[in-house]
Amino acid sequence: MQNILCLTGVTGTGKTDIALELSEKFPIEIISMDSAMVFRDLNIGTDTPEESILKKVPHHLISIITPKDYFSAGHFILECKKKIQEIQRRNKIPLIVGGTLMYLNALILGLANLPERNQKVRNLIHQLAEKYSWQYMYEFLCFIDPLHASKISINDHQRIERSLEVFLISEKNLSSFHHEQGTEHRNNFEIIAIERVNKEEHHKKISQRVNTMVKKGIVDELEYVINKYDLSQTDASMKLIGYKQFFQYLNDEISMSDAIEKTINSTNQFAKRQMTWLRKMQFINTRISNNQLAIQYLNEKILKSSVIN
RNA sequence: AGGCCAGUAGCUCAAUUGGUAGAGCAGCGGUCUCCAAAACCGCAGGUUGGGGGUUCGAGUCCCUCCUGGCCUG
Repeated sequence: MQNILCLTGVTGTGKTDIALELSEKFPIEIISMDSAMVFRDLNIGTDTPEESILKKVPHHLISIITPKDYFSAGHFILECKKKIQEIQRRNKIPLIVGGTLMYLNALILGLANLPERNQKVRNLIHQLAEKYSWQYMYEFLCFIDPLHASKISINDHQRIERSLEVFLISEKNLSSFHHEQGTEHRNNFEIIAIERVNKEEHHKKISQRVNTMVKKGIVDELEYVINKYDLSQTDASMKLIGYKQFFQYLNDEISMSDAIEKTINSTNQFAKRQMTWLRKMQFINTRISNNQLAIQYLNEKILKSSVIN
């Protein structure tokens, strides 16, 4: 298996454009590494490439589930590996593109062999939490897995829930799973990260993008999917940046200008969290802040690998 | 022009009978092993509009000026 190219980076830095430009020269197929683009019918707010582009260049893992469904890092690495093999079998070049860095982390460093999410168990945990309080659930976690409990906050209901879920399904605690780490793939990937150069400029770009989304009709799109799939604010897809805020707008909870402002803020905060990931990821091979240089770099990498072939 | 009300962190607002200021949001940093565009944690930020006075001590009381709003003419 030759090194798989992966293009990642902060939201709104032009990763997609770089990939498209490369696709004009090479037989590339793009594997999207994006936790939002997986949802069907959520296109404007997720910045999913337009239909014409998707037809021109093969894209994978885009619009593969409904906004009522769930996706996860586990699903991603499974599907991603499958797609890599398929694409290589066709003698095409797979290129992973996207900014969901937890997926990248899982792909490269591996996941422990944890039991999958189980809605019934989660519902049960929620019922118990409502009956006895989350503090009680946390105390229970301290009892079954003191090591993991010490690492998370008592307010972190999401992780308390997950830890208890794992325990209830497998009768083993998370810490013991973490002990048997998954397989690493550092040496099978060549990872290029696009970093933002100037924060102010990037913020400007983001606010422009949000305003464009409104003009393109994100609100209409949202109304459409809410009706089509009977969505509520608790569905994972409706917690996505933009959709969450405009859902509140449709519910008369906030004004239009507030929704726009909050969406911009959330996107900036998201970019910051991505930067935190990128700073920490030591397996990134190259960090580039100029898109032209990134294209050049990828060009060379692809040429080299095809010579070896 | 006169009267009334307000002016406290970037924004919205708190501060018991006068005891030298707190919170939410934004900002910044971080955590992350199957919701991650999620969830959570930490940090920083104010000569309380300016000036003067009373007082041991003023965001709080008095005077004055500035700014904004409302009312009357």
